[in-house]
Amino acid sequence: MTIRAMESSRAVDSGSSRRQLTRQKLYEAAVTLIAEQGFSATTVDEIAERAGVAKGTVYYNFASKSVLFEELLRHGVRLLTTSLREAAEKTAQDGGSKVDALDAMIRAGLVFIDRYPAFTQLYVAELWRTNRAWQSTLMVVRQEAVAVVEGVLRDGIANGELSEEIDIPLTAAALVGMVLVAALDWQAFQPERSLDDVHAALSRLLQGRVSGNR
Amino acid sequence: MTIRAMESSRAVDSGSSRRQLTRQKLYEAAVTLIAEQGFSATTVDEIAERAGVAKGTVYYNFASKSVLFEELLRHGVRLLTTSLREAAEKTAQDGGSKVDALDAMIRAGLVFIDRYPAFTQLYVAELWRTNRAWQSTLMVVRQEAVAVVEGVLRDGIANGELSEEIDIPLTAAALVGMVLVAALDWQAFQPERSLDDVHAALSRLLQGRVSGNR
DNA sequence: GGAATTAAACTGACTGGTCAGTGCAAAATC
DNA sequence: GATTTTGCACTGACCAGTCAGTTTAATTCC
Repeated sequence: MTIRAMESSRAVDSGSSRRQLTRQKLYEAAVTLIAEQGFSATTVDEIAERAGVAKGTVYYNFASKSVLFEELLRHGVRLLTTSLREAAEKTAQDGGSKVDALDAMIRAGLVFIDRYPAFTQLYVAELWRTNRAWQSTLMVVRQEAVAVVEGVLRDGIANGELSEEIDIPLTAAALVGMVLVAALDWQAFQPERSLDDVHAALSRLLQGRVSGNR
Repeated sequence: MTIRAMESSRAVDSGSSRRQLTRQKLYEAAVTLIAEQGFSATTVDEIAERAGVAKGTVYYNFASKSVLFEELLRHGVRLLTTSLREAAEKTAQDGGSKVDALDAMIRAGLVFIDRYPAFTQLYVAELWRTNRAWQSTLMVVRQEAVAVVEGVLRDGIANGELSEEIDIPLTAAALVGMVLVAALDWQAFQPERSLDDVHAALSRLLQGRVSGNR
């Protein structure tokens, strides 16, 4: 087992040392507060209080408020890309088509957003800002996620399943956006709908079964 | 004519009284700064400086920083919904189908975002936040925009052009999201692409011409 | 088993700086 | 001469980050 692998496995299982526990509590407190109010409007005192921890502890665990935020971002996006990749690989193993893979990724995206709505909110709110300290972190991390979708599109074109005319990066971005915005709207404005409902609506859009009679 | 009516009519035509000119400069300064940095991270001093105006003038024209921002929001969304509605009505007059209307609205959305990228950035960043002062303003204004899309979908189903199975609110939200995110990605990550390119990619997605051979 | 020792983790009062908003007299503009 | 803008000093609240001291838990030693 490589050192790298050890590190990432430790980072993935939310370790249970005292320190890891505190960090976890801080992540959870920060993610909801920042999703609600934005980064600048959220104070370190608030985060500490919500986490049930003294302010000094925040600074014992993170170099600064923005470092806390950056690590939070990385942590969250790692979860998302992992889950997208798994969804794509699973349908491949089951001998599904590429459209099936896209559909499975849509569902995986919805499940993620359903489980971590605050993180998604915060991510969308920060992604297109310019001139912010964590800008580069966000770009890298966005590219990772979109690349998974682009890969599936590329494979689909290669095997003739998808039209050669589609613009890979633009279509990938549009698909991601479709899922993101539909899911946030679902959460915010019609939370009574089931995940299956939302998935069905997006599937239909993906597969061009919007326009008429069939 | 009531005082209220006078105020709002004056706010609509970007009038050219001395006062209106100052307000316009303040809007422009505020929209870019807030898009870049967020509301809380942007100071009133910065806005005044960028607008080339004294700080006192900001407070002579707006009751507070957040009032300035709210009026900015209303101003911007008014422009967007007007332009969406016009696009939909135009294709209707030209005897176009409902899918044509949707397509025209996609283009209108893209044109708007192309012209006012900072406003769009800022709008997306604030829309799904909870617990903010201008939350209700945003909700109302979002509903206006989505309603235009929903109306076209509803008409399309009524005349048999669109499938009865589609979920109107969810599909409308997904379409708006598709355009929004694709456009922001276009601006941020591949600004060299032309508006026509982006429009073509989204049209294809809308009309289900993604999956191969036909 | 229990006392002593140690390092890691945590605490919270404090500091220095920042910023929204005020006040006002003088100047510019219409 | 009325409205609008300027310039700038000032206030009071708020907040990121610091640090000297305390607690916790694990280890060593008797």
